[in-house]
Amino acid sequence: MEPLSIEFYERDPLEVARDLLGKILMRRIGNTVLKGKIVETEAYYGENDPASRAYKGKKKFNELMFKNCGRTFIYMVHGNWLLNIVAHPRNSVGAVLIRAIEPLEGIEIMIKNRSVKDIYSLTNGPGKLTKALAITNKLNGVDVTDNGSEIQILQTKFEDFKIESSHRIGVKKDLPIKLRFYIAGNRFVSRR
DNA sequence: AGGAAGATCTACT
DNA sequence: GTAGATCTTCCTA
Repeated sequence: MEPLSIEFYERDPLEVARDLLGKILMRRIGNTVLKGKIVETEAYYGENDPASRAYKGKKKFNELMFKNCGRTFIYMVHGNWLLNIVAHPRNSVGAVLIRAIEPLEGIEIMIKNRSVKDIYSLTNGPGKLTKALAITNKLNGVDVTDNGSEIQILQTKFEDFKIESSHRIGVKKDLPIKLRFYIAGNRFVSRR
């Protein structure tokens, strides 16, 4: 399977978030490979989005959101690392948060990383999946379109599923439009 | 120095 | 399913 191209990420974050559903998130640690299907995402914009890390302009910790599309952008919230992919049209700002995946490969290792046995609560939240995949801010700026990277997002065969949307979870000041997307009926989505 | 932040876990009704 | 404690950075004063 090939990684998605840079062009895929050079669009409105809303479209990228929606289109990332069903794609494969791959994490390589040395020779071992962990894989999961992306089942839930959220889009974040720039200066006009009060929930965005880029809301108050370019700072050192958020500069990745202003730069190359298709790179990881990882930051800490409440003691959890959250994984984003930088995505925006040219000369714009934005990113997509990966909120949940469905474990496919290397499940024993994910269980070991998280010390839970229930598979449905293994990766059904943004902080849970980074822990299961051993992702921290050391992996900030990784190019997910490069097939040599430790984190990649892979293209998949066409799959028919229904997409539902809602307002973003946990944000204090949300925008009037719905920016959270998930695969309808998938058990690995973080409900609420 | 203090507080906020896109969350998670535990312990209950 | 909801409530409260706790998690670790980075920002602001």
